[in-house]
Amino acid sequence: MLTLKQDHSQLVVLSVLASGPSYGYAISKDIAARSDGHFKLTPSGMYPLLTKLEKLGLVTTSWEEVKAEGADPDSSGRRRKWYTLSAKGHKQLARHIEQHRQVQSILDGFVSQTPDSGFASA
Amino acid sequence: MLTLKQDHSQLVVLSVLASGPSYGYAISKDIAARSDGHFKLTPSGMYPLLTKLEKLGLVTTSWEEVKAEGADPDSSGRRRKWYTLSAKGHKQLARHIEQHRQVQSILDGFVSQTPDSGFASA
DNA sequence: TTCAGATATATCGAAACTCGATATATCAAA
DNA sequence: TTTGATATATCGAGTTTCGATATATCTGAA
Repeated sequence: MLTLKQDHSQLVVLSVLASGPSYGYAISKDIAARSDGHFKLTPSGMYPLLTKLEKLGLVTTSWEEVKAEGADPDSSGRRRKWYTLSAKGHKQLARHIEQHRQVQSILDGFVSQTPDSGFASA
Repeated sequence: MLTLKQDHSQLVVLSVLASGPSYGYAISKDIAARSDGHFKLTPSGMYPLLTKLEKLGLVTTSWEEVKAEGADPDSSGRRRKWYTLSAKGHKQLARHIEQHRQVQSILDGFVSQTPDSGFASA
């Protein structure tokens, strides 16, 4: 199980939201599912990050009242906060992916020059 | 120009040291050269990291007195601190590389599922 | 000779990040 | 009724970040 750094978390969350609006809990489940359980984004990592994305204008938000079947329409019910990728968020995601590829490519260069990296001796 | 996160910095520095002992300034130049100037590790990132690697036992160190030609043999001269990858460091590097590959592979999975990531629409 | 730029190591400190623990509350099913 | 899943969110001690700063030597050109 790998815990995500915020940089990676941001890429992953934006990436999930690129498929459509979602909310915190669903996003965290989605990440676990899409990574075969290898990545985990816990509440304490998730919510500050979502708040930050909102502040940066990368996502827009709205609340949904989730009522139980046959529940009192006036009761408070469970609240669900939806996050939608903004145009700015889409651009940022594209930049993020591009940068990710760049870092990966350069890092691979280092690793491939590394003795015992698996390229030379495996 | 991309500034390295400590996680990446550690991988890169260990990777450089896998080719042989080196010292802070040379390592930073090496990183810039090997990455075509794309990566930068500044003194404030480099030295705390090297200290940490030493504390963790991943590198061993020794001082060299660099005397100028014809300098007073008793003068202090410039000091150069050499870092050598330890056996533990080699193992850590291998683990680091393996983990890096794992993260990249899973991250790539996310990115490839991302609309407008370049896979679907480029 | 003098001065700028490269070599070389290192800390400071404000801000940001990390992440397990904690808090609160609803819903669904046994 | 009570356990586990759903759902959002903060706290806080510790760690990381990174531009700025400090110190000192060496080299080469004007």
